[in-house]
Amino acid sequence: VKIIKIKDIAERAGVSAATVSRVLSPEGSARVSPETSRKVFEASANLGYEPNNLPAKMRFNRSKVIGIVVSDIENPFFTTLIRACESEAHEHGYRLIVVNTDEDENKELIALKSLASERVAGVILASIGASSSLGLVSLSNVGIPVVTVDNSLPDWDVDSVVTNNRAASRAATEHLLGLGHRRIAMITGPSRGSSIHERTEGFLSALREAGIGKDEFIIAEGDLREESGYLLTKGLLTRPDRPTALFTVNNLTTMGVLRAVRELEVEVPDQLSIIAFDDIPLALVLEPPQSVIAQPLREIGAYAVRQLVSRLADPDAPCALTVFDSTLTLRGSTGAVSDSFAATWGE
Amino acid sequence: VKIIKIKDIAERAGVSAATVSRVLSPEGSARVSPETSRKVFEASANLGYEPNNLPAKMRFNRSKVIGIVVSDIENPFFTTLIRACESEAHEHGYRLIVVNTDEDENKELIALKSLASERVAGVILASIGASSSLGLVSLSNVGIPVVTVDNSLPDWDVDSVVTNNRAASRAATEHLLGLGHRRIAMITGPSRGSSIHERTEGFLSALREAGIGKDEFIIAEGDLREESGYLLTKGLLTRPDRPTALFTVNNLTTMGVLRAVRELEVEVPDQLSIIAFDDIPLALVLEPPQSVIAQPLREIGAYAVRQLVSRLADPDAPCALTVFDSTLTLRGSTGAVSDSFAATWGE
DNA sequence: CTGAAAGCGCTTACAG
DNA sequence: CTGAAAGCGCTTACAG
Repeated sequence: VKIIKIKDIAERAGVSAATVSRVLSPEGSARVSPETSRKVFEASANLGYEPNNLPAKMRFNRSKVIGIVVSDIENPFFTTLIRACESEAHEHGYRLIVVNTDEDENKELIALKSLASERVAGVILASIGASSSLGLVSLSNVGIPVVTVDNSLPDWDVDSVVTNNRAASRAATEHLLGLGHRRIAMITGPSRGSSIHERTEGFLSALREAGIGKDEFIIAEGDLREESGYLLTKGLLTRPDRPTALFTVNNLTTMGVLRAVRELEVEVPDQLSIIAFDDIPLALVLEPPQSVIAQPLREIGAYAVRQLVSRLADPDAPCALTVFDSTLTLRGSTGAVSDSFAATWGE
Repeated sequence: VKIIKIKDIAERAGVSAATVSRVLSPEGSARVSPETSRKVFEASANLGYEPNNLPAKMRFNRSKVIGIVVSDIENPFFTTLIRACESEAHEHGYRLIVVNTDEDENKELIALKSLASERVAGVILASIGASSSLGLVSLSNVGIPVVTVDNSLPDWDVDSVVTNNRAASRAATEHLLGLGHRRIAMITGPSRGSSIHERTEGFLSALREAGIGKDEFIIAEGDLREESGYLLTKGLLTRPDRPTALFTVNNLTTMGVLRAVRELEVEVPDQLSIIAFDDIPLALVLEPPQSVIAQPLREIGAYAVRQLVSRLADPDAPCALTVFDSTLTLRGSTGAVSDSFAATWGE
């Protein structure tokens, strides 16, 4: 294939390359005679010209592309976020490209370094891994601003958009306590970022205030994935001092929990109350519908993009930490603790 | 921020830019003395150099980036596909960038033109919209190969990876017929691409062979989204001649169907059998577990990437259409037609 | 309104 | 083993 260049159009139209460039520039045929414009457009269409971004990008070191880095493209949490970001980016004239790190440190570093070497306009970072800091250095070396979502990064000079994890976890835990539960288990995960850590803290502080002792509640740490929720639940529900209520730290964990609960034929909420952080697909179709703490993902994504756009406009503004509120959405998977359950269950 | 260039490193290390480039090139410090290499690496690290891809990309018109275009990033079908592609691309040394068109014609055109103007190595197209053809012209103008997945594009010079939609639909329909159902409804969608069309055809041909008349079955055409599945199901299940079995054409439609069925408190499979094209999240947790036709998405994605890589290696090979088989996975949402149901239901 | 020329930051034959 | 120079394909001051 012969790829058509501006020079080819210039020859065909009998004008200079500069003129072709002017005609084809997005600002429209500024300062070019209508007749010349016409000839250029015609030649361009006839030859099948396709503009090449690269040279301009190189000269001006600025492209209208925002990169978003997620750790698991299959996770509905991230896809909802991506969609919100994409839509807002489109409004502002930016394209969004998504990079999946698959929870792989190495891929995350490659992703961030590539975005740096590609000189994108900005990055939304929704994945905090062990190699994030190295990648952040790369981005900062070339002056690309970063907005983190989901987790804040206090030691770094970046903007962050998060939710009030601690308060939401407290509220969910207090809801369980209010129903009479005392033996409550939380399935949590590694606190690599701030958000998981805060959720666990919210849980613990609610229990502490209610005077629940360390030997009464259970903290089970998984890896935030479906399988880990499944396995930990199997373990929790088959131990003699099984909990009467479960608090799950994220959506994939919840999905695994539900699979285990179904397999063990545990009745929800009669034998077990479940409250989950993050909404899940088909929550309303489940029996019973799953109660959740729902984060306002669309707003978070849209806000993160706006934050990035402002940052681009004013690189020297102080860093912002924006906190949204989550909503406790009760749908039926939690209920009063049942005395008979403790006696009958497990036989 | 002062962005460090090769020239800066050269000055600091007391060598030429060419030498710096040689040291920093991925091939390793070929033909450079160890001492010089050391000095260059040191200067590079001290100054915080971040390589710039753009010039090389421009000169050689070839980047190690594959773009994948999907119409709905929130759809688990696409995210599973993306993950498979990403993983295979990584194996071959390519990065994958995802572009979401949000089922918007305009965004699809922008997406394809941008990938063209960015000169990516190849494109995997999982979204067939009204403006696909214009975008395909752009890609072809600059010699970027395209592999379509999910739909074939017989009129275009592209490779395609699809599944045997017709046969799978036939098998699902025959399964329902075998259970005694005759009044079967299919909720289908617009046949913009080949796959939806073929699924509908498979359904129809099975019915035809079974001697089911045109006045017995029902075809309801939605738009493949959750809400349309929901609304159409509400309509179908409240009409006097309601079907005893439902065949849904894709995953989002199924999710809407299930929501409607739950709301109407219809018993599955006693009052209604449901078989779905595409697997859905939490299928095993539903009551009853949802029976589906599962496409081998991981294999399809991996194969599509391999196809693209071969195409890049041999641009003149004839176009290939690769067909994978889907699997009918029965889990409990279909059952024998119940005579009592017809009498009692609806009162 | 139009053209000639410089420049974006690399890489790589071409010399030495 | 190393350097000077050309070139990738545009855009945009600078002249005219």
